[in-house]
Amino acid sequence: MDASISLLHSLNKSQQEAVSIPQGHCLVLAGAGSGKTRVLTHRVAWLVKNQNISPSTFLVVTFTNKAAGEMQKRIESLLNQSTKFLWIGTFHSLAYRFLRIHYQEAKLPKEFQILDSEDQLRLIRQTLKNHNLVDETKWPPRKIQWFINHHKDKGEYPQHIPDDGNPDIQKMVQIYLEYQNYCERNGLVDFTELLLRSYKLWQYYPELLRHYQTRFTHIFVDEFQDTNAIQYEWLRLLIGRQGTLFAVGDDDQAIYGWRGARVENIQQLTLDFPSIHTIRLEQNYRSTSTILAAANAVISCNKARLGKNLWTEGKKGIPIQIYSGSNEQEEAHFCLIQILNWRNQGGSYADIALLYRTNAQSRIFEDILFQHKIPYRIHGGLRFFERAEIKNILAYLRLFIQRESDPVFERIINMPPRGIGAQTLSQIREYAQDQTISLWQATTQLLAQKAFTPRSTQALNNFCQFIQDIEIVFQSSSLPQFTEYVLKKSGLVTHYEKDKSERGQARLDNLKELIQAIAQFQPEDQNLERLSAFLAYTTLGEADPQQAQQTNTYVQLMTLHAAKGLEFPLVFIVGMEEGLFPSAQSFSSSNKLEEERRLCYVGMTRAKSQLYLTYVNCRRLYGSENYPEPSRFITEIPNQLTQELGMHQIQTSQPASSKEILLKNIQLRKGQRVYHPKFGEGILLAIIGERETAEVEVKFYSFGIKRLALIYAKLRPI
DNA sequence: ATGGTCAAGACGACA
DNA sequence: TCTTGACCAT
Repeated sequence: MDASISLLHSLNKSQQEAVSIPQGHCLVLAGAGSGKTRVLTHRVAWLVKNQNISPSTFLVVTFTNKAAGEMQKRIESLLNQSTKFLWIGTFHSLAYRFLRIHYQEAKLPKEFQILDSEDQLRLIRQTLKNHNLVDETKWPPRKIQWFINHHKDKGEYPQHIPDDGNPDIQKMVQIYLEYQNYCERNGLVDFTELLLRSYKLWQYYPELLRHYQTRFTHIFVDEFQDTNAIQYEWLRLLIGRQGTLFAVGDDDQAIYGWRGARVENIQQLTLDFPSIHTIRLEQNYRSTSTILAAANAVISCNKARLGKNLWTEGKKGIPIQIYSGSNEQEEAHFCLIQILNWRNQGGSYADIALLYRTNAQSRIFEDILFQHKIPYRIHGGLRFFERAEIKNILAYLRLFIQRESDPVFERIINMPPRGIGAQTLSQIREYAQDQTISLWQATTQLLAQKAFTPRSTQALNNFCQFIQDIEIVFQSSSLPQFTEYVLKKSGLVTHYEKDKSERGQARLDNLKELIQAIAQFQPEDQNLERLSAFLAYTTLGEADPQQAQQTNTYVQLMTLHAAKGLEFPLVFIVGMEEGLFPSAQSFSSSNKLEEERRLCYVGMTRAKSQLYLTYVNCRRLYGSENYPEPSRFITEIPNQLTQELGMHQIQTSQPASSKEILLKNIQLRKGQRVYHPKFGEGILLAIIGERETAEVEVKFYSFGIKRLALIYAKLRPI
């Protein structure tokens, strides 16, 4: 009993209520920073310690791998015991786990392979080609990919899509069908299919479902607002009559609508489980009252909300700092200065997060932090296991355990180049198609028929021999040793060594790191089991070696999406510009725009004590210059909560160029005080270009006006 | 069959 | 600006 008291005593009233609620369904509507994860982990611990419930009846679902890891750690320390037996993970990794156990019922080969979105796109391109739909403007593969995933998210296979007579849709359905058939034939499962399959598994095998319903009687779901239709149904099936659900979520933090997530699932819960208890957590423990007020002001511009009133007893803190630079160099430089300041005042680099809307924005910050030797860590972007060199070596390993995998075969048959060209390859493809066999089988059969030119025969023989021969090495060595062997003997190392550039070196380093990652990967009983589990983990994005590294002393760079669930004393949100954030694609509908706003809310509420919002007047995009307006989200923050960084800030930052112009015989310089008949007094920030009319396009900062204006001429110096 | 050059297209976030 | 795929010369 002591234990349970200590579990509760650090919690506030509503938190205690949620943690110690009698058994039954429970929905915790928790605002940002209100201790959502705390409540969930304490609930788990409370059930074990106070109710003597075995953790083996728990299933904990999180939304990202990062969150799963974090959660596991926290539960472990609360329970003071290892939680290896606890089923915890993302929807995708749990689905994978079920499919792996019941691969036969799911009608999958034992060694089915997970397609990441790049693989998927590649496959769709291929399918389009087979249909002679080569015109990528009419048939953008991305659009097809979205079409397929969108339907799968709703649980729809091609045959479920109603035919409304639209020929374009018909065509897409056809492509979808062919893509799906190809996946079926080759044991390929894309991300959405993981969920759909495991859902169908339970639908078709009620006894299997009953088994798991009896086993998992306590289901916990984090970030419930981000569940999609399939995930919701999946949960509903699993919970059944006996199970209890403990869900936490916040409709204001729903940011995965583009992936099919449905906030409505939160309300749906109260309909499907009428006995559910709803508990609200509205006290924020994270941010200063200023930050919280600003975030509340922004989010209150959204119409579609359940509504909640987040409050804090926290200190007022300092105003939100708003900075504008003339270009992204200045923006990055500004952040650098603030980071150094923080450090000089005794802060740690690990306190700092730099958040952006798109991964492409990270580069310049990476550059400048690197130049100034500031330790930083980038999350996301091109993830480790998505790099070409890593995928290549993994493809060898995959082909080794699953000869039948055609995409993998195609990937490495001539990588590194070994004299097998398009001719030979299409010969193999054709034969495989005719005989409805895999490329690997086709190759061996054609080799037996001596169907190739001498040169190809030689190369193919070597290749096939190699894949077969490594079996012996596999038997007699550890997994890392084996990988290293394959790496060398496949010629990949030699191939990358030829690239003397920095990039070649980086690739070799990555490959070394992969060996490390394999070595550190949780050993399981059988070597083959372990290898195949490892390959799955690489695709599911868990166990990223570069992210696993200590993050203690690093400035964290990540997208706003990746920042969900994290908190930092000092947060920068950069690129606060119309078209970038909110993104241009979101202008088309208020739903999308509201999702952007929620994303902004998520970003702002990551900050504990200081928040910087920055934007620029000129941004390079696709290599050409754009002149965006400041983000509407900035203007949605009440003036009294913000502080616009003064002129001296702008002037002390590095000027991009010291261009001067001559306008009707008047000399204008950057940084000069100028007068505009409409906007009044200001400072000239950037000279953008001259127009034929002798008018000059400039940016200037005018006092008293909150935002910068793009002015055409009519400026005069003061 | 290979490796190099060139033009077109990408940049929306994640599993 | 950077990456990718098509095409061309070797």
